[in-house]
Amino acid sequence: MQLHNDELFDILVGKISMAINRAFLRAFATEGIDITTEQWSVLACLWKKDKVTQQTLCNLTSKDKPSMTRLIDKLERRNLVTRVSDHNDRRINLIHLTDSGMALQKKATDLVQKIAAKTLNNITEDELILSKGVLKRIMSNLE
Amino acid sequence: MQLHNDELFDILVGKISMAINRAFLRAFATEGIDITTEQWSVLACLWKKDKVTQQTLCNLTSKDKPSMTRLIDKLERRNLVTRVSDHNDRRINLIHLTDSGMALQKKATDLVQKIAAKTLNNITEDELILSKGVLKRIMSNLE
DNA sequence: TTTGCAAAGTTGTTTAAACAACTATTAATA
DNA sequence: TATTAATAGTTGTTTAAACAACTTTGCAAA
Repeated sequence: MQLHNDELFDILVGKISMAINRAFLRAFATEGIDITTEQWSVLACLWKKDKVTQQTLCNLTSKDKPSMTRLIDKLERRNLVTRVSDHNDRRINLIHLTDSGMALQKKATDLVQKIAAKTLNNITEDELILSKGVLKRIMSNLE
Repeated sequence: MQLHNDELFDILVGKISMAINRAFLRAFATEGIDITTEQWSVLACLWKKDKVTQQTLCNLTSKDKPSMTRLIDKLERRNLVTRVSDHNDRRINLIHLTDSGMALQKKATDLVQKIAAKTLNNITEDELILSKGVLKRIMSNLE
């Protein structure tokens, strides 16, 4: 298939994700939630399943290990998570949510749902499913 | 609309654009084309329409002015473009492609088409059109 | 005219991402 | 068992992005 114009391409190259990123940063800031989008993406994993390795978080968020190390450094400094070394395998850090980390969940999740609702407002379920399938195929074609 | 799972979201938050970006960097490198994806995005604009202002390039690529200044610094150092100040309005730099800049067009464009073809390989025209529409609506919802 | 405002670019600073090189620990294999 | 390979995580370095503050030039209204 030949690309007839560059619109889709432009979008994929980063415009959408940058726009979403900006929207999130702004929304978090105005709601007094003092975390970045990347920090949120890690917390969101932990809210679903706590006490996982850094490598697991790398896989879930598609970030590399150095990035994850530094992200968790920041979350630890903000007292939202702690590193707990595993007894059986001392190479491993299990990342635990702190009470403050857990306390953020509802407020942040509600806000994210609100933004998602606004973003997807005029898009039907069918369109969403189809687009999701297309994006997944694009992803796997790139690997 | 409620987000039932996070897949679409994960993708939009940056995975796809990062994967595409990596694919391009790798492909450019292996073909001996020594430019980054961002540099390519500016050159692609100029190949379509040469001698435009930096601000125009900002709008076309959704980058801010400082980023564009530095991008053009790099392209100028690589001798791919030159800044030519406008006679009528001395605030303006018109960005001109050099001969080397023009010479890159065919090789780079062919390569990009090749990657695009691979990426969109198993996606139909209809699916692509629909997805593009969805992404455009998402973009405008975010503004 | 002049005062002020808007537009085009630049510079400085902080923060994130990519990539390579490294340490420590565990698993595999010869 | 001894050696090697693989895994988990960290550190260092280079490069890009975001945001604010600034300079220069042009435009418009008082």
